[in-house]
Amino acid sequence: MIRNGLTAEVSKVSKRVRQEDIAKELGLSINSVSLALKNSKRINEETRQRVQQVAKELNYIPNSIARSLVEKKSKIIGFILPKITNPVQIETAQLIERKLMANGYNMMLMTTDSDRDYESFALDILVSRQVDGIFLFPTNKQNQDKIRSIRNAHIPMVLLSGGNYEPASDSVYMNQYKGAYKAAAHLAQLGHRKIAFIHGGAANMEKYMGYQTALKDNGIEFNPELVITVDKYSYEQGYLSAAKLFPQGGVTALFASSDYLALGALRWCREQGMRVPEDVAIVGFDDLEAAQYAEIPLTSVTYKVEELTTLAVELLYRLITEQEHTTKSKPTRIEIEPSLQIRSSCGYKSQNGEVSACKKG
Amino acid sequence: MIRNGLTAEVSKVSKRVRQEDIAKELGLSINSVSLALKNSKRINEETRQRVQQVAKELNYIPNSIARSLVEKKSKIIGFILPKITNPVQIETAQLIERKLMANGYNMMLMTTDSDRDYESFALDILVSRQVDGIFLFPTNKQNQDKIRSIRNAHIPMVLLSGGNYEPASDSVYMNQYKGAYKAAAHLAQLGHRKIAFIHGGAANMEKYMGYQTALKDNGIEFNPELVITVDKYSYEQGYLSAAKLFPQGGVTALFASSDYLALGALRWCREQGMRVPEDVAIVGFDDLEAAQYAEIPLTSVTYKVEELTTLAVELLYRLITEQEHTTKSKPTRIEIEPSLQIRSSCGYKSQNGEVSACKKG
DNA sequence: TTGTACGCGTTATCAG
DNA sequence: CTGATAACGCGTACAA
Repeated sequence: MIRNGLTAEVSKVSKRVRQEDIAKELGLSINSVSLALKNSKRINEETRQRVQQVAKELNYIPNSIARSLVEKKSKIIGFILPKITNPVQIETAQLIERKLMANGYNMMLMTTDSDRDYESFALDILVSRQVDGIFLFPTNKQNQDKIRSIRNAHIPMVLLSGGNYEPASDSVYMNQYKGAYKAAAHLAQLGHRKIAFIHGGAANMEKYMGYQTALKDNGIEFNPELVITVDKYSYEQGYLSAAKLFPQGGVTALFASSDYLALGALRWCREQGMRVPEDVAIVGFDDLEAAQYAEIPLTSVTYKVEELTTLAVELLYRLITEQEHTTKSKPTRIEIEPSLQIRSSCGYKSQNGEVSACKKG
Repeated sequence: MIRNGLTAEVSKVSKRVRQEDIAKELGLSINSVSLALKNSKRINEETRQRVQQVAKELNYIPNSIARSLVEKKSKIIGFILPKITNPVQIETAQLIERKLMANGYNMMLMTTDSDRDYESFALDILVSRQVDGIFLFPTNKQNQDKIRSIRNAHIPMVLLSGGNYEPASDSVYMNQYKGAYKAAAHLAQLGHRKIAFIHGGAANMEKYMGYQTALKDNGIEFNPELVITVDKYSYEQGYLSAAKLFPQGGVTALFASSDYLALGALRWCREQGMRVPEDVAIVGFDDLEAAQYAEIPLTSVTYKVEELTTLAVELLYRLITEQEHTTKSKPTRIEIEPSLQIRSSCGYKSQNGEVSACKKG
C-alpha cells in the first residue's frame, strides 16, 4: 500500500520500525531492503534510493541486537577498572573509547571497587553479553584462573597492568616497578637516607618492589616503619599518612604511589611550617595536572597515556582479527617505560655534585 | 550420549556452549534446559539439578544478546557525557553505574567531546543498541529536537542538566544558576566590587546568569571585561586567565566555574606574590577534594552527588516501568540546590559586619 | 513434568 | 536483480 506519505498505522503506533515495515511500505521483500540499506551493488540503484528514502521518512533505526545475534559479534568492548576515581585510568578509558568509537565499537564500562569477586562477576557479564573484546585493569588479587579461562575461550582481552611476573593474558602496561625505582633512586641520589613510602596496598606491589630495590641499590636499609598503606588514593589519606610519618622524626623524603597522596602529604607538611624541598622532598606518581600546579610543583613519575592506549587498542584489534590461532602462543607483553618529571618538590643536584634546596640525610 | 564426563567434542572445540549443548548432553529438550536454568517449578527437582550441574561443568554462559532479542529489553543503560575529565560528572557516572549494576543493568559509556553532532550520533547508537534507558549530560548546544524525538519514541531518558528553561525531557539536576548566584553574591557581600568570572562558554550559561544577577542584586554594574571564556576546565586555563585578568588592575575577587580553573588562577596569584584572600578572593565550583587541600583552601559551590544520582536512577526506573502512559505528560524536573562551602580563600565577614582578610573594593 | 513449534529482527545462501 | 528460506540462541504458549 503505497501512498504519497506513509502508512498511517506505522506513523501512529510508536513500535520501533523494522526492515519489514519499510518492505511492506514499498511492496518489497525484507531482504531486498536489507541489501539496499547496506548499499549492496546487487540491488537496483533506483530501488536502493527508494528504500533509503522511506527508511529515513519512517525513521528506521537498525536493531543491532538482532544483527549481533546473526553476525556473532556485538561490536562492544568491555572495559573493567577498579574505581573511577583514578584519573589516569579514567583518562585511559576515555582515550580508548574514542579510538573504539572511530571503528564502530562501543564501550561497556564496569567497575569492581577493587573487589576480586566483583571483577570475576564483571568478566562473566561481559562474556554473557558477547563482547568482542575486553580491557581490564586488574584488581589487587588477580583472578588468574578466570583470566586464563577467558583467554582459553578465545575472547580477546588486554590487561592494562603487568610487571615483573608473567601475566596470564596479553598486556600493555606501564612498568610501575621502574617508575618507582626511578623515583626512590632519585631521592636517594639526592642524599636522602630516610625515604618514606605511601602506597595503596596489594595493587601497588610493583611500586613497592621498585622502591625497595632502589633503596638497596643505594645502600639504604629498608625500614618497614617508613611505609604506610592506605586504602584510597586521596588527598586525605596522604594528609593523614604524613601526620603519622613525620612526627616520629628523621624522615627527609617521601615517595607516594599517587599524586593525590603526595599532594595531601604536601599540604600537611606546609601546614606544619615545613619547607619543601628544604626540609622534606616529595615525589608523586602519575603526573596529574594538579602536580604541576601545586603549591610546590611536584616531581612525579610520568608516562605517555596516549601511547599506551594506542598500543593497547592495536593489540586488541590484532587479537580480534587473529582470534583462532593466537590461542596457544604465549601472551604478548608490551611495556611502556615511565620517566621522572622533575619539578621543585625534591630539590636538585647541580653539575658539580652539590645538592641544593635539599637537606642531606 | 551420556558419559561420566563430558562429550569430547564439546570440551575440545571452544565454540560457546549453548542450551542446546547441555540438552544434548542429557538427552533433554532445549526448553527443559531453559526452564531448569531459571529454576522453574514446572521442572522436576532432580532434572533441574542435573541440568544446572552439567551447565556448570560445561561452563555454560547464557547469551544475553539472544535473550535481549526475544525479551525486547537489553538491560543496558546508555550514559552520555561530554568529557571524562570532569571529575564530578565522572563521579556521577560511577555512582550510577553501581546502582544500575545492583539491578542487573550495565552501562554503555559514550563521550561527545562537547560536540553537538557527536552527541546526536551517540544517541542514535544507543537507540540502535536498544538500550532500556539513557542518562545524558547534554553538551552546550542542545540537541532539542533529537532529545524530543527520543522522548517521543518512548525511550526513557533522564537529562542531568537543566536550569531556568523548560527541559525537553525529564531531568534531574543541580541548579547551577543558584550556585553561581550564591558564589557571586557572597563575594559581593564581602565588599568586593570588581568580581571577575571565568567560565567554560555555552555550557556555563546558567552560571553566567547567576553571576550577573548576583551582581545586579548587589548594585554592581556588570563589566564584560571581567569575564573570560575558556574552552577547557583545566589548571592551565585558570592560570592563563588570571594572567590576563589581574594585570589590568582593580580586580579583587574571582569566581571560576570550576575548581580547576580557580586553582590554576590561585597558583598564578601566588606566584605573583599576591595574598589570598587579602589581595584577592577566590571561589570555585564543584568542591573537589583538591579544593579542600589547596594551598589556600578554596571556597567552592557544592552539592550532594550521591543524592542526585539516587534521584536520577529512581526517575529512570520509573520511566522504564511506566513507559507507555508517561509520554504525553510534561517532563519531570527534579532540582538539587547547591550550597556554598566556605573556606579561607575568600575571607569572611564577622558577626559585627567587619570583613577580615579581605580587601574591600 | 517435558517436548514441539514459533517468534524476536537481521543477515546469508541459494534459487528464480 | 530480487524473493523465499534458513539460520542465530533463547523464551514462551501450547500440546502431549
